[in-house]
Amino acid sequence: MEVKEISQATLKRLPVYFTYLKSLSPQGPVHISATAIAAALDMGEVQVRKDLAAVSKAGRPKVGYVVSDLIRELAAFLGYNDVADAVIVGAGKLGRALLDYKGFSEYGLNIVAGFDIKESLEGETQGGKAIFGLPRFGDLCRRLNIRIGIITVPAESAQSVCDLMVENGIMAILNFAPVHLRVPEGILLQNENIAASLAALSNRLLERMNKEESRNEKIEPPFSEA
Amino acid sequence: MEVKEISQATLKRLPVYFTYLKSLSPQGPVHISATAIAAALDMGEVQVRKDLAAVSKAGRPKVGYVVSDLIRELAAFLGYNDVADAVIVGAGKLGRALLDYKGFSEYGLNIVAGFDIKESLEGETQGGKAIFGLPRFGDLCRRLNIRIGIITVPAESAQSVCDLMVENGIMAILNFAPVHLRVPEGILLQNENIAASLAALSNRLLERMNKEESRNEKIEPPFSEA
DNA sequence: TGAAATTCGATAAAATTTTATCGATAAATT
DNA sequence: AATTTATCGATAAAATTTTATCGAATTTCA
Repeated sequence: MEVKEISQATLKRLPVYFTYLKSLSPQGPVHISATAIAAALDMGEVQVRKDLAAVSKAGRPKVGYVVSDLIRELAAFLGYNDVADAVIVGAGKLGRALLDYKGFSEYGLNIVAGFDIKESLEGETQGGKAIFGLPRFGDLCRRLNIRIGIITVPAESAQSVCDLMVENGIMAILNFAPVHLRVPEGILLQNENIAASLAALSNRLLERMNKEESRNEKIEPPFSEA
Repeated sequence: MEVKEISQATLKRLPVYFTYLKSLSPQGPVHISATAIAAALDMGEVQVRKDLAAVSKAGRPKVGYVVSDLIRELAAFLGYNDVADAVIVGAGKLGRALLDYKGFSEYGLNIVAGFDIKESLEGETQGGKAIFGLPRFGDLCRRLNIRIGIITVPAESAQSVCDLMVENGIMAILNFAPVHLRVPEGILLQNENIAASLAALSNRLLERMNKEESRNEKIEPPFSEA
């Protein structure tokens, strides 16, 4: 076995490098160093180098990496080349926004269709993606061999939608509902709680503001005991 | 200083406990143990206990924690009690979905208004949230003392929107555009790349399928050399 | 051609995070 | 009342992740 374990943390950063490298002008320099990437992305250069070592062998001292090669290697490694199909259950505002989002193709993803329990939503989105009633879910997934499901229903119905997905061969689930879903062993689950992310940000902000306040107090006590 | 350092990792898990505890029926048991929470959330019980220790001192052996107390303590710690205002720039589908999303209030967040460069979008969302033209951004943020900004514009304009936010007193930014934004020191930035998240999931799935495939090959080689 | 400047890749050290262990405590049971 | 059981909180060990260090490679410049 010469398969090196690639860390979860690295895996999360690779798409960042990919996006950054893609944003560089094709007219720009052919090479780029880990040092330069690190500077642009506000990271440590050693970390960048280590991360890139996981996907590329082509770094040359003093020169760096060939940008286009790196992009290619990252895309290959991350599976952005072979297209994977996915479906969305929950055609509310978020669901429809994702259905019509164009950016997925950059990452080798193709949202096939949406489903919703509300019959009034059946039809298609502004962008032309089909929305079906939930009864057709199983049939369509099985026929097209869909393996990836996105849940954008309210918390109350998320677990039953999740179960439905699992029953119909979905192997990986991206869940936007703010609940912890129970899945059988072997099913991949990733949670994406937007409200919680935002709250965490707000939280960090508050903390920082408190810290600075108390620091100011220390420097200039209103009525010190001296 | 008796301020214990609270780890970044713990901070990310606290909202999960909060959401789970809130989902429990008020008619249910008064107490809950770290063991039970861990089982429900598929985590290690020691980790749960350690995380909870950061916000609560009230765990009793053999009994556990008082559910309602825990919820209260978590909410207080995470700042869900005092409401923070936020604005969104980019009133496309995602932006409008977030504007109308009801779930933020659970987390002490209030989305005040949306902004967009496209005049045709001015007016209000289905849910009744106002959408203004970008020129009014600075004025409104300063008058209402907004500190949190959400970016849902395309990658190309994200940096300039980010700059605009910083100029007008925004201290924390949640960025949905797939670009790395440069912010001055002291500004909090959190990136949320939905496409990349999904791709990561798809990636893990592929990897697992490959692994299983190769395992099967090992167990039953098509034409072994034996 | 030789010296200086960059940068890589690898290894080692430091920091962080997760997991295990164990005595103490409180309730339930005998 | 004593014993058993479940659970906490703390401490220690293990694992993971980040950061630092350093020799070797490669280009640039004198």
